[in-house]
Formats: sequence, C-alpha cells, structure tokens
Amino acid sequence: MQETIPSSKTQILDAAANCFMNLGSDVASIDDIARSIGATKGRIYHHYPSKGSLLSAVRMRAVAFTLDALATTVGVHKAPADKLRLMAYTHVLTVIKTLPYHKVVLQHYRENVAKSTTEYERKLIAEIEDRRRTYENLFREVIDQGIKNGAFADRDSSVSLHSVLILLNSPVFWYTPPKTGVEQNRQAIANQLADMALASLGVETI
Amino acid sequence: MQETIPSSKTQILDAAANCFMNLGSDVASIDDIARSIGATKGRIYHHYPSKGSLLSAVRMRAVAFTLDALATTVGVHKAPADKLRLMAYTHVLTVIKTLPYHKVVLQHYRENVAKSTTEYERKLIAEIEDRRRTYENLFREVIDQGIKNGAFADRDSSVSLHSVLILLNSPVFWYTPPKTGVEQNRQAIANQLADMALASLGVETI
Amino acid sequence: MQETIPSSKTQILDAAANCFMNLGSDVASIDDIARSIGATKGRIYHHYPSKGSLLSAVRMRAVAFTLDALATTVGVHKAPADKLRLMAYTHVLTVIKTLPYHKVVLQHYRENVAKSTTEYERKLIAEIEDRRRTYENLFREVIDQGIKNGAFADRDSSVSLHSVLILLNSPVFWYTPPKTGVEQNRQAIANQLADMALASLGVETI
Amino acid sequence: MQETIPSSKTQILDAAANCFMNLGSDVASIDDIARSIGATKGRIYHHYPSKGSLLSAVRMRAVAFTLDALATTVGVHKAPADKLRLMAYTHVLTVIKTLPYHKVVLQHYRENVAKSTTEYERKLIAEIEDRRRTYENLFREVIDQGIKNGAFADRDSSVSLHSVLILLNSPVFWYTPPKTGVEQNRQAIANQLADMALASLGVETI
DNA sequence: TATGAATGAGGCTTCATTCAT
DNA sequence: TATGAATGAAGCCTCATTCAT
Repeated sequence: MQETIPSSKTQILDAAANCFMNLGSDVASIDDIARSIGATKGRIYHHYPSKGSLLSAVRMRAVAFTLDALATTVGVHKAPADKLRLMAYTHVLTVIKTLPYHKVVLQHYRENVAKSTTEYERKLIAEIEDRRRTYENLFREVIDQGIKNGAFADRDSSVSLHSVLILLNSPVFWYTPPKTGVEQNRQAIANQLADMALASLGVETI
Repeated sequence: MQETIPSSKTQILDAAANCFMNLGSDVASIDDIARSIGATKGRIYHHYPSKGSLLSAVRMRAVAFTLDALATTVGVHKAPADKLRLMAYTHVLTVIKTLPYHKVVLQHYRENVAKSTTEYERKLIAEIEDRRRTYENLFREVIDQGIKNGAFADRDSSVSLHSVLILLNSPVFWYTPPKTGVEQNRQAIANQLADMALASLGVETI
Repeated sequence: MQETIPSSKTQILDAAANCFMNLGSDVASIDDIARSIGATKGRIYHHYPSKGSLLSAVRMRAVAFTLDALATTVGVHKAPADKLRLMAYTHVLTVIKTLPYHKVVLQHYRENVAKSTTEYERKLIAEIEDRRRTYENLFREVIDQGIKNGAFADRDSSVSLHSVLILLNSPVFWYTPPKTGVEQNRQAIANQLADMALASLGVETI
Repeated sequence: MQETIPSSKTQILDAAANCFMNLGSDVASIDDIARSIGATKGRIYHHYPSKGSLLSAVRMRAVAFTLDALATTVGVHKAPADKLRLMAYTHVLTVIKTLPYHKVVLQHYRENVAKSTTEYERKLIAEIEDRRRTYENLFREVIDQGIKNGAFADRDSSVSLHSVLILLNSPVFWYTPPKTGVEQNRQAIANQLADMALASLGVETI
C-alpha cells in the first residue's frame, strides 16, 4: 500500500502492524502474523531477530511516516497559526493513511515497565523514543512560539502541546473508512481536526 | 481510596487496575496482581472467576466513576456551552482522581477481536459497552444541541464528539502528579482542558 | 431411593454416585457434588474426610448392594445351574436398581496405580477389594462346582468366571430405563442375561 | 508393535494409550505421557493440539484396529453362526494384541457429559462414534440375521448384541499375559470367548 | 453443622525461540 | 531462504483441602 513493490520485509511489517493492531501486540503471536501472510514463523525470523524487534520496526515506521510527511513543512516560514495548521492537516492525513501503524504506537503510551528486554531491544526503543521526541518538538516549537507570540491562548504550554497531539491522533481511536469517497473523507477529517486543534489553542477560525 | 474500608474485592480491583495500567492487561499476570497485595492467585480466583472478568470489573468501575460523577449534572438546565463546560470539568477531575482505571480503559479501544472469550465474558463486555455508550450519549446530546443551536461550530457532530472526549481523556496519556499542590493542579488541568474542549467546538473563551 | 428417609450421608452418597457416574470420578469435583444437592463443600467435608473416602464409600456401597441381595441365596442348596441362575438374576436386578453406584465401580477396574494416597485411604480400598473378592467367590464356587460337575462346559474356569461376571454387569454399559414399565423391563433384562450367562457356560436353556 | 518404524506420532500415541490405560485418561497428565517416552510436553503439543485430541486419536485408533481386522471377514458368505464365530475370534485376538487402546476405549462408555469441549473436539468425538457404530453394525447384522434365521435364540436383539460385544471385550478387564506361550494363550482365550459368545446366543457348542 | 475465604499444588496450554535440514 | 520439529518458560485455571466463624 505504501510501497509500490512490497518487499518481503515490508510485507511482514504490514502484516505485523495489522495483527498488532487487531489483537494487541502482546496477544498477537508470531504465528498469527506468519499465518496472515501464508507463511511460517521461520520466514519472519529470517528478517527480524525477535518479536520485540519486529514491534519496534512497526513503531519506528510509524514515526517515520509522520516525520517524512512533515519534512516538507519544516523549513517553511509562516506565522505559527498558519504553520501549525499545515502541520496538523498533514499529520492527520498521514495517520489516517497508515492507520494500523499508529494504532500500534498508541497502544504503547504506557511506560514500558517491560518485563524483560535485551540490550539490543532497549537500543531500538531508545531510538524510537528519540525520533518521537524529535517529531514532538516540531510541534512544541511552533506552539511555544505562538503562545509567546500571543497568537495562541496563554495556557500551560505542555498541556496545550499534548492535548493538541492527542487530538490530532484521535482518529486512531474512532476512524473507520467510508464505503466511498475515501480520499475526500480523509481530507474532510484532517481539515476538521486541524480547525479544532487551532481553535482549542484559541485561534479564531473563520 | 474510594472506599474508606476497602473490601477484599475492592482491594483486588485497585491492584488489578494498577497492574493492568503499568504492564498492560495482556502482560500483567494474575500472579503480578496477587503479589502486589501480598495475596495468592487463589484469593483472586475466589472473587473473580477469570482474568477476563477481573479486567471487565476494572473497566466497568471506570465507567461507573465517571457516570456517578456526572449524575449531579444530568438534570441541570443550562445553555449547551455552560452545561458542557461543567461536564467537561467534572469528567477531567474524575479521570485524574481515578487514573489507573481509565488508563486501563483507554488500552482497550482496539476492537476486541479477542482470541477466545466465553459466553459469560462476552456478556460482561456487552454491559460495559452499554454503559459506556450511555455515558457518551450524555455528551452527544449536549454537543448536538449546541451545534443545532449555533452555540458550537457547525462541524461533523460525530467527529466533534469523539474529539472532545479524547481531549478530556487525554490526561490518561500524559498526566503525572506534581510533588505538591495535587488538588490545585488537578483543578487547573481540568479547567484548561474544559476551556480547550469548548474552544475546539468554536466557543469564544473569554 | 434405597433409603426411605435419606440421611444426610446417604444423600451425599447418592449425589456423589451420580456425579462420579456422569463426569468420571476424577473429573467430578467436590463442588460439583455439593452443588448438585444445593450445598457447599463444607457439608460434604463434615461427613467425609476426603474425596477419596467419599469415592470409597460409593464403591463400598455398590458391593454392599449386591452382597446384601445375594445374602438370601447363600445358604440355598440347589444344583449349580439352578443356583447360578438365581444368583445371576438377582445380581442383574440389583445392578440395574442401583446403577450409578455400579457405573462408578466399573470405572475403576484399572489397577489403581494411584498417584498418591494416604494410609487411611489405602485401607478403605483394601476393604473394598476384600469384599469384592468375597462376592466374586460366591460365583467362583458355584461355577467351579458346575464345571467339575459336568453341568457347565469344561473350559478355563477363571475365564468363565470373569466372562460371566462381565456379562452380568453389562447393563452398566448400555442400560437406559424405558419410559414405562420400568420394573417389568428390569426383570426381562435380568432374565435374558441370566439365560445368556448360563448358556455361555454350556447349559442348555429350554 | 504395530508399526515397524514407529513414527513420532505413533510413538506418542502408544505412550498415551499406555498412560491413559494405567492411570485413567483424566488422571494421566501430558507430562506423564511425555516423560514415559523421554520427551517434553512441547513435543506432544507439536503433534496433537490438545489432550482431548490425543485421547480421541487413541480411541480412533482402537476402532481402526478392530475395523481393519474385520475387513477380511466382511465379504464372507457363511451361515450366521459360522460368520459370527470368525468375527468373534478375530475381534478378541485383535483386542488382546492392542490391549491398551481398548482399555482406554472402555473407560469411556460414560456419556461424555464432558465439562467443556471445543467444537473441534466434539467433531473428533462424533467421528469416533460414527466409526464405532459402523463396527457395531457389522455384528448387529449377523446377529439379527441369526435370530430371524432361527440360528440364534429368540431374545431381545439389542440386549443380545450388546452382551456379546461386552463379552468379547471382556479381556480388557481381566487379561494379563502369561510368562510364556503368549500367542497360544491369546488364541485359546479367543477361542473360548468365541465359544461362549455363540453359546450365549443359543448355539449348541459341540 | 455449615459456610465462605483462602491456599498451594498441579495440570493444560501458549508461544518466543532455536536448530537441523 | 524457508520449513517443521522441538524446547522450556510462563501463564491461566481448577480443585482438594484447611480454617476461622
């Protein structure tokens, strides 16, 4: 879907994202994932050394999707409200397009008081966390600037940031694709959420 | 916390909520829960017939907390914006006060394509879903009314509803209690989120 | 059924026999038995110190039923064929009347390579075995005598004995009571099996 | 014993039959079975998805043994008495040769009011029951024919059938192999039981 | 006598992982 | 690359039994 010619790794990744999404990453077994693409466990273990690394790959790809999407907006010079609106719109659109990946990510907001992990996997997780923070900071900057600016309401900036991000990720919790007009529907939702996000920060819409 | 003298069942429920919150309901084992209150597995199974039923009890109690909290506001006659603000504030405050329960709930937005469930557990889940919907409808009514009213922006009402609810539940993802001034902090957050929720619906905040 | 005023012990015994019969003595739990008479485990433990002792009581009662029934025929002086016929008829009738008990007994033909047993329970089992052997010997005597006698076919006496006993117990495997005419049906079966038993030993019937 | 080179599955099956026979299928644990062939539980679960399915496989094989053995006699045209004698002899011989399997079968005459069974296992059980009935019908036909014929005594045919079958299965309850002359002993028993079975039906034994 | 709470041992089952092929 | 067999650890659950009331 995202790759024109899905490589074996991408096929596995997509399958994993779907299984993790549907069953939860703890419940979905390697066998479930393998079965969903008509393969056996062995094939998966040839590409990913462990279930944890596969999960990390899914989460990493989720961040990559959004980071890539925002790349074009990063250098743009605009007023905070305009810039944030563009970022918000882009973010929502990306999330909806690659929903399974982001659903998996949202399962993992809990502090991973992981029961046991290898050194290698802790490194993967640290990298994900690092990129996630990088991404978050793109929003933090523009929001902080807008608050300082007077463009946004003078509220606690941390709460503002997190609330906006949750709002923009919320399709993860309730989005279901319509029978027809998928693309149009996505854009409508992205627009509405971008509007609501800006409004929640005190920007007068319309 | 909620019970002055926690009964055995409530003690187990609190422990379960905490373990499920920290480790995820799939990873946390009955032994983890038992150990956290110095009990044996047997004691837990004496009160709850299965892990699934324990999880359901936690989720049900979460809904009960919010439903009880809103009970006082149900009859109130106010303009949609005022009424929603009261509801929003109350909701956030309740969620923060009983955070572990709501963290568990939010883990379960995934459609429970559960691997296998007994008839009995499906019934429990249906009851939870029923009460959750009842609760959701309290918000739906006032939001729909406000949109019709012109008090709220004329946007897709379903998206508006779900977005507001996610916003009001967002502390689940990021709240950590401060060292001091806990109560004051809670109220500040509840106020800010209520403000943001109303603003996101297009209500001019003063 | 057997007791005009079922004492508490007898009520438990009957319930146990039924549960053991239906579920198997290993699968039926004390709770199952208690529940089937609307009681709790405690009541059963007041009358029987362990599940094993309860099972033994059921098996012992089964032997007692048949032993009591044959008591009247013990002293009788008749030709082997006639005596055996009377014994056979009486045995079958008794078995059908107290079927659950005998079904339980037949579950335990396997050498009880019991996984673990207390001294006390081994004693109970020894007593049962003792009385069972006593009962078996009543048949052995008359069959041996008949073989020596020429009344019965000159075949291996041990095989003859065991085969006849299995034959006479066979209702345990297939008997189901008719809608009407229960008593008459029982007698018909007892007669037919007695006939077949004698015939199998070479006695010309009719 | 039956397979010259026992496959992994057959080895497990034989081990299961022995354990189920000795301890009872409810008491014998998967660990018991695994241990008896120096394997791990995992190995068994790799080949059989559950204990129930393993038990079903044992029972199914038991029926297969007897069904295969009688295959040669099925087309034979003989008078009922002669045909039944051949069938009886063959049956007894087969049962003694594959005793553990048949001991397991005879433990399960109880209506499996099993506590809980999966759809899959109910299907297995239905198949077993189906083949068992097929086998039983081979005997039913010849017995019915003999009764109609006048070759066998004019008694209730259902009772006659079941009694004969129990008689022919009776070694399951009492057979123990002799120190020497095993094969000869088997044949002697098969002959005696065949004789007794025919006699029990009213056939004059020479 | 009887109950309800609690224990602890043991059984079934799942599953990530490894390995020989 | 991929498969199928096998392992071992861990989790859920049952149940005989004990005990305080």
